[in-house]
Amino acid sequence: MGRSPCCEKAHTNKGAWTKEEDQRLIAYIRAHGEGSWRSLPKAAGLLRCGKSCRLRWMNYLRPDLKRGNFTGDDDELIIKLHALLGNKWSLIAGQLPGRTDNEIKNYWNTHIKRKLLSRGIDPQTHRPLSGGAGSALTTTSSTAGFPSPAPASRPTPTPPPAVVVPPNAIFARPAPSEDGHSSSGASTDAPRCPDLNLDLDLSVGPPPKTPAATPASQQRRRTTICLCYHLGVRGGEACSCETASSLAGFRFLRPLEEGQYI
DNA sequence: AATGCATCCAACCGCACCAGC
DNA sequence: AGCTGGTGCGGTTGGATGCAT
Repeated sequence: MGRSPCCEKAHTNKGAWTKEEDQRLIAYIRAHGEGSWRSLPKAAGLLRCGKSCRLRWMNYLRPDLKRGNFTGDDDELIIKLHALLGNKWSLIAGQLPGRTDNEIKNYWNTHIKRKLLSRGIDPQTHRPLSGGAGSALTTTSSTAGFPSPAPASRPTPTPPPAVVVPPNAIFARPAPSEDGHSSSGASTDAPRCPDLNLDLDLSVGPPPKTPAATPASQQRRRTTICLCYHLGVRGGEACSCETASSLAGFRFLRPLEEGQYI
């Protein structure tokens, strides 16, 4: 059907941002807040595409961003979350306050992939590489070959992750930095849980049989999970995830007994 | 010191989803 | 119900930088 381009490419700058552009963008967002990205460049006097402005802000200029210095714990958390979620970088980023999906994606591709390969683990499936039996990863998968949480709308050249995320689950975010900035991950207003000392040694079963589980497209925006229950904090004062139960469909993960299916 | 290669990461691109009309 | 605009996401690219020879 041919959509109109997001901006007039003939009159937009591309490539690296200058300090002046950054300052203009920061000043504008401070004054007017985020949003209206399409009209923002003009209003802010920037010769940039709105998408470009959004990306620059989200990935680089936001005041609540940490940069660099991934710790070993961060690595392990990312690995576990990736085993759980697949390439859902925005969801993974939602569990790492101050990190962006782009940063995590880059870090995954440049560091963690290699790390896993050196352990003899397939970075996409989180299973031992062919023939290798040893695995340092503790993620347990009770079944093999069940559908990926990745959207079906995109061809996924790689095998599915070993863990299925139920749709409609609420992914509670840990508290970001104290400044209260609303980081703009995919699970924007999800309730918060305390810093997660994640034990994602999840037992998993086949995907839920609920009808809502089928359209992968629906998962794209709404796949959110409360991990608090599994961590033993759900329902406690640290977790307010039940408030999310009023939202469309609330599921939370709980440990399954061996052989038990959702 | 110069060159080539490898790695990293910011930014771009295309697609999908959602809301409003 | 269908169309369109706005937004967000994931994959990919290309320039910058670091390292080895």
